[in-house]
Amino acid sequence: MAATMKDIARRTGLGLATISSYFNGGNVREKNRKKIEEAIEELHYEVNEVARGLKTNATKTIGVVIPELDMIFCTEIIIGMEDILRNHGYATIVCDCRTDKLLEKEAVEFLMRKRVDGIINMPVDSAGNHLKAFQRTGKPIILIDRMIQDISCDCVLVDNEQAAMDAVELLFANGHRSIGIIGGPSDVFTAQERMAGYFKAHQKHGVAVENALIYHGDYTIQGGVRGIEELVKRNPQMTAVFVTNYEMTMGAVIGVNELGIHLPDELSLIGFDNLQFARACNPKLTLVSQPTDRIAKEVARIMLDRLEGSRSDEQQESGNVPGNIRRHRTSDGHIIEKLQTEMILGKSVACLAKCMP
Amino acid sequence: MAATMKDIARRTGLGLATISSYFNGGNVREKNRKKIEEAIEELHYEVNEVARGLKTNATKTIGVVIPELDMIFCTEIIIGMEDILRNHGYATIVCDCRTDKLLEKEAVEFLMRKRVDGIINMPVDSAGNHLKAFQRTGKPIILIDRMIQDISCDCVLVDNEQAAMDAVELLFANGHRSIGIIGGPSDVFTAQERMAGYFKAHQKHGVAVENALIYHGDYTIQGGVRGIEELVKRNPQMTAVFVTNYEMTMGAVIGVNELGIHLPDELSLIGFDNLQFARACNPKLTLVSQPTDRIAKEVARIMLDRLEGSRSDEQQESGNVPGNIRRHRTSDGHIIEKLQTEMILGKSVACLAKCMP
DNA sequence: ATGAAAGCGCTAACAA
DNA sequence: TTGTTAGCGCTTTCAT
Repeated sequence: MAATMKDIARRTGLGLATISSYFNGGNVREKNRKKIEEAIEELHYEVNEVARGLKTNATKTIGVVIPELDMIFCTEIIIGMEDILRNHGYATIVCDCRTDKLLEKEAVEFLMRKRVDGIINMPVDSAGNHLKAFQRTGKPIILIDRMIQDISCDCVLVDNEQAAMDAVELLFANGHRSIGIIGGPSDVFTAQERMAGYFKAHQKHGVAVENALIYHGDYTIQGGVRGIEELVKRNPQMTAVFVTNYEMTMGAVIGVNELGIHLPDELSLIGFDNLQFARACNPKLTLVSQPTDRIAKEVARIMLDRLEGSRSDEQQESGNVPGNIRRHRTSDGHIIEKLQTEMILGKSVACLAKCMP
Repeated sequence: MAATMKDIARRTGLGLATISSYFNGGNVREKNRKKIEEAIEELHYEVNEVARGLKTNATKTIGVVIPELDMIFCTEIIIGMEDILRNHGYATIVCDCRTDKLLEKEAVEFLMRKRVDGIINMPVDSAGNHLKAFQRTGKPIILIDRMIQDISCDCVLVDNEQAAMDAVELLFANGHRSIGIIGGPSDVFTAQERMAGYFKAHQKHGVAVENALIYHGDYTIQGGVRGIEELVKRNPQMTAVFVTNYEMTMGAVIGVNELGIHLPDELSLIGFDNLQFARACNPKLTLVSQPTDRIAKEVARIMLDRLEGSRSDEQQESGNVPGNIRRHRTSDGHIIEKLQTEMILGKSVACLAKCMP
């Protein structure tokens, strides 16, 4: 059906090796080069990467396993990575495992059968069992957003504790003392870190944490709605709420609207991610912004480094670490990067006492 | 490195054909079956789909080419499709072409080299030049959302004209006569259709369309912001605006907030897509909702039908067409499906005159 | 039911 | 520089 190198060989009278050489940057006489190019044109030849992959044991394909494709944090990272990887000839197979450990394991097995060259994973199973088999292949794994104790590999993380501290301290600075939090599932790495930041900020300001002010959501919109409803019901004295991911932030805004609560005079709110959504809220939301674009870049770069080693044209960059990224290497040579978040100021935080402008 | 069928053959003392037979549902003696399964277990064997793909000329991989992965309409469809396709053993390679015709063409070429079994495309190039080469392979193409004159293939569309008519007529019914529209790029199929619906509704109600009420956006958030700013500036008498996709709807809401316009008493608004966002708006947005989930299902089903023919277990379903889907076949056997949208009522439309409740 | 062998389209080692 | 050939891991006749 489709033309093969053999067809080109026949048409040009050249040998297979010459054609292969042409495609792989070898030396081919100018005259033959022309002939080959003509044949390619006429036969509509396209390299068969499947055959090439079988031979070279490299499919030029990266598997990405994430909890939910419609969590904006995931979507944004995938957009960035896919772009870079494809520009380097790599395809990306994205598997959405619906926040299900079993599906996550199946996704990795699926990708193993597809013989992907590497896996990028924002893990659901914090024990990492799903990755053990792939790790045996010796191919690179990069973890996003969540570390796993038992899996030694490269990681790109966000400084979640600091992020939460920034948010809660901003509330303290504005005179708030009774601050609710809509946290994530307690078995999720980032949720633990963000919760830790909430506690740390309280400790620093000598304010005791009340249990009633803590709600554990599930990182979904509906979870955010329920969270705000619960917190408001349980805490009449509460003056502010910090929501710890985008989906729940949207849910909290929905809840606030449906409860008829007016921001910020009746309640202050700090959300997470998605600048545009914050702008669309009235009043504009104050929030913690994660550098998804940067995460995507870092992950893609590390993956390409692992795959192409010194061949990668970005190798030089590896040296220049921007100030907002902390990079270090584990004893077994893996890279751990931690990126900083940023507070984006809106109008959703009320100033209760004499406070900074 | 990784175990192969040969390894299993050696370990079990069986021939290659028997092992292959085992994997492909052939008859294998119970005793040998056991032996094979033991060997698989011990060797951590996983089928090499690359080799299989080379032999069978089918990669069990579908390419998806879309304008922007972060257009929620695209994201939602991809989530639905990927799920179904993976459950049938197919991987999905998504290529985001950034609404760029050249990148779109490159994406298709990239997928051709990867020898995908089929392509699903929401086209940017309305001339369809990017698909010509792939079409020659005889492999299936399914177009989403936008038809292309020159490319005869299966299409899953939305009744955009009706969608726009529904929205504009709702405004008429509420007494509005000066209705602005933030449309899409005039070379995009859906944008043309939605604009046509706007005109048709005006015609039906005997209201002349004013040029100043029409703004052509670019389907981005920023485009929506600019759109609402422009329309408000140009039309002091305008009482309502219809926005024709989600991103611009969010933009319009941002613009309305930043201009300090109060919904719905100062201006009525009807948006597009994303129910959750509508709920998060205050007042809750009235909007046109597209059946993305259903689109995803239809596209995946048609693709699997084309690929597996009568082997597909869904074949029976092909007969039962839900009432809100109009299906027909072109003379050359291609399927054209058109799905209906739904109006979701919020509180963003003011009733100006005596009107229906 | 099982085995032997050819071949999918490519790369790479070797020879010329 | 170019041609010949083996083989990547699998499926698939064709024998047995």
